[in-house]
This record gives sequence, structure tokens and C-alpha cells, in this order.
Amino acid sequence: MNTTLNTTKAEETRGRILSAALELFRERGFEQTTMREVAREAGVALGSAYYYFESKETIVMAFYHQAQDAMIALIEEALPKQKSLKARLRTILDVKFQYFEPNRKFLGALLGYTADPRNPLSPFSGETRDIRDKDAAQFAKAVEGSGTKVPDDLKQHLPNLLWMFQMGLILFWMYDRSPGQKRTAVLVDKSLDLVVSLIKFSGLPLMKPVRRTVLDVVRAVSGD
Amino acid sequence: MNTTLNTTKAEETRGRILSAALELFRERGFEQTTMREVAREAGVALGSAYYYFESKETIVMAFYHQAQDAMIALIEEALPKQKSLKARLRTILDVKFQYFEPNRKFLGALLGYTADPRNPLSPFSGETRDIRDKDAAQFAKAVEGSGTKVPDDLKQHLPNLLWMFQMGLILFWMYDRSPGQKRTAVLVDKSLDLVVSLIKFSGLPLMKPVRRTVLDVVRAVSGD
DNA sequence: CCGCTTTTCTGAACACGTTCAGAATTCTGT
DNA sequence: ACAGAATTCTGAACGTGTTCAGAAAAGCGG
Repeated sequence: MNTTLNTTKAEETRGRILSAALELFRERGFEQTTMREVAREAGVALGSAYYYFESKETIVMAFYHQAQDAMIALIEEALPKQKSLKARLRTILDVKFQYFEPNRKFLGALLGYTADPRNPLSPFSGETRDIRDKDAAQFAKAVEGSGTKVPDDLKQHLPNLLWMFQMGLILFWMYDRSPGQKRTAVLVDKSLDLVVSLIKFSGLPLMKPVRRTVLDVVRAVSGD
Repeated sequence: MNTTLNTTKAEETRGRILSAALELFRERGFEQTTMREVAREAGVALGSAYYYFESKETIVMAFYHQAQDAMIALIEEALPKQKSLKARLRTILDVKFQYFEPNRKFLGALLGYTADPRNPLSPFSGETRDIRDKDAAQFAKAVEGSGTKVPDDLKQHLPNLLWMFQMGLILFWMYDRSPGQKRTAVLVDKSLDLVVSLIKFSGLPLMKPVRRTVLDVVRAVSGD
């Protein structure tokens, strides 16, 4: 009928279910939304939702991927405009928070899944590994482009450390109930200072033993 | 009949339900255990389980309290035998890991709840605040008794920081699949060194600004 | 256009945690 | 010992996410 690209009928149905679900998730959160509502809103039977999405969680995975693609594009556009390390890291964080803002309620409901790496929805799960790696790559770029000297032994782990740092901030933001999440804004500023100082100090000869110990810990955590 | 203390019939029933539940939780984990099984194993109807415990989660809360009482006793017995800060901190951690060992599977299933402070079972929830405070108090004792000098501004927050450190280790232990959780053992050792060094270094005059920044972050996290 | 296979879709049915109206039992005051 | 109140206990019923046997529609070779 209209000039759809590869949108066969099936993909159109899948899309209807996905957007119905995400809209309901945003409106009333993840747990409060039932699969029966999703199906009704999408104009299909309950079973159809499960024909296209293995589970309620799988719908969230689809959101993750959609969100990451969009945010990577935004970051790649904004990053070259900043030179200093702090500004570049902040750019990434700003994009995330801005993009996540309309989904606060929905994402908040997912908090419960974050800590268990066996849960597919956890940012530490095998299922989200792709997303995690691409995310860390953004941080690698942010550091490289800033001209900051990073000791060799640290360089390998820094992107993952920054990713962890980001996760901590997002977690904090998710349950920051201060108006406009002002406390998160403060924390981002203070902790960015700290992180940037740590990275810069880490190069001092005096810091070699400290760095060694920290990296020992990092290696222990990430599997020898 | 027998010389029960304050064990009225009701408390006996409550106890039967609790131990049936914990045994099943240990055997096959939290999620796999159904309330119907718990009731059957305890020899009561399904409704009775809900008469004594508001929810499946409430049973876990009962376990938390039981566990903490037992562990505090163990720690208070073992702590005076150690003088150095590292040894004293390790004492606490050893007691925890040893006590938790038989409950690994069960606790592992609770991982999913840890990150959401709105979930009663989360170690960050309002419901678990009591437990958290008592736990932090143990760390305060461990530091005090070691004769380690701690700067005044840090002293106030150190117990909570150590508690966070402990939570990180327990989290890591919970999904450490290496045989005998050897990786956790390594991590405990390495990270204890790091933490003890940090505490000792923190007193140096040079460290004042770093300490200030760190404490700014801590204050931002814990609510201004 | 017809028979067939494959894809898409359906809604009844299942097990779960939880609720609740009321039955059974125990307690209490006289 | 008894009536009435309080406590303890019961199991049917509800709404949930998910499964599944099979119906309906679309695609395809002739």
C-alpha cells in the first residue's frame, strides 16, 4: 500500500506490539503493565505477543538495543565538539540521561533486575554483553580523543571501569527522588572531578604500586 | 507437653513454616520453591503460611534477622583475638562467608532483589535499615579496636563505606562459580590490602583534597 | 485456480503468589 | 460449664506470565 521498506505484515505486527508495550511501560511502569493489556492495545490476541516476543523481558531487550543505537549516534555527533576529558565524559553521560529521562518510571521498574547477572535484563548478563562492549568502546573513544596520558597497564581496563562508573551513576539517578534529579546532577559533577583526577594522578611514578593493587582487584573481578 | 519456653502453639506453627521454607529455599533456591510446597512440608494449609508470613519475601526477612543475630555473636567472640586492622576486617568477612556458605544457592536467588531499594529484600531498602546499621556498627568496632588513626571527617562515613565494600564482596561471592569460590578468596585478599592502604594513606596531609572530594561524593550519595 | 506447506494468530489452560470469607479451635470472663 | 470473643486455620478463587494445540491466513509449485 504505502512505501514501506522491508516492513512485511509480520514486521508491522511486531512493531505494533513493541510500541504498545513501550508506551504502556512508560505510562505505568514495567510490572504494572500486563501482557494482556499489551496485546489488547496492539490489537492482537495474547498468544501473538508471545509469538513475536519470547517473554515480557524480551520486549525490554528490544528497547535496550533501540536505545543504544540512538544514543551512539547522538554521542558520535556531540563528542568531537569537546576537547577536555571531563567535558567528553560528561557529553556521554548527558546523552544518556537525556535519552533515558522519558523512560525513568519504566527503567526504574527494571532496577530490580540489575544486580543478578543471570537475569537477561541485567546489564551484567551474557545477553547484554554486546550492549556493554559497545558502550565501553564509547568511553575508550572519549579518553583517546582527549589526549590524556594513560599508563599502559591501566589503558586496557579503563573503558570498563568508566562503564562501571556510568552504571553507578545511572543506578543512582534511577532512584534519585529529588526534584529534577538535582542530587544526581551534583553527584555527576563531583564524581567526574574525582574520576578525572584519579586518571590524571594515576600516571605519576609514585602511583605505580597503588595502580598495581587496583588492577589486581580489577583482574580478580573480571576473571583473572 | 515438653518444656517449651515461650513456644505457644502458634509460635511452634510459625517455626515449622519458617524452617520448612528455609530448608526448601536452601535445597532448590528461592524462586523454585512454591508456597504450596512450603505449606505442605510444614503440614499446614496454604492460607496458614500467609497467616504467619505476609509474603514469601517476609520469610526471607526472618532469615536475615536470624542470620544477623547469629553472626554478630560469632564476630564479637572472634574480634578481640585480632589486633591489626586487616585481620580484624578479615575476621568479619570470614564469619559472613562461613555462615552464608550453606545458603549460597538460596542467597544467590535473591541477587535479583539487591539493586532495587524499593524492594524490601534489598540490602538498601528501608526494611533492612536496622540490619544495615547494626552491620556498619561492627565495622566501626573493627576499626576502633585496631588503633588505626582515622581523620575526623572520614571517621563518620568509614563504617558505611566498609559496609558497602562488604556488600560488593558478598555480591561477587554470590556469583563466583570458581571451585570453592577461590576467586572470591583472591579478591578478598587483594581488596583488603587496598582498603587498608587507603585508610592508612588517607591520614597523610597530602591527601586532604582527595579525601574532601571522595567525601563530597559520599555525601551526595547518602543524601546531602 | 488448487492442494500443500509455512507463517501467523488464537484463546483456553497451567502454575504461581496472594487474598479472603468463613470454618475450626482456643481463650476468657462469669 | 458455658457463651461469646479472639485466634488460628482452611481452601476456593483471582490475576499474573507463559504454554500449546490447533485454527486462520499467506505463500507457493503445478
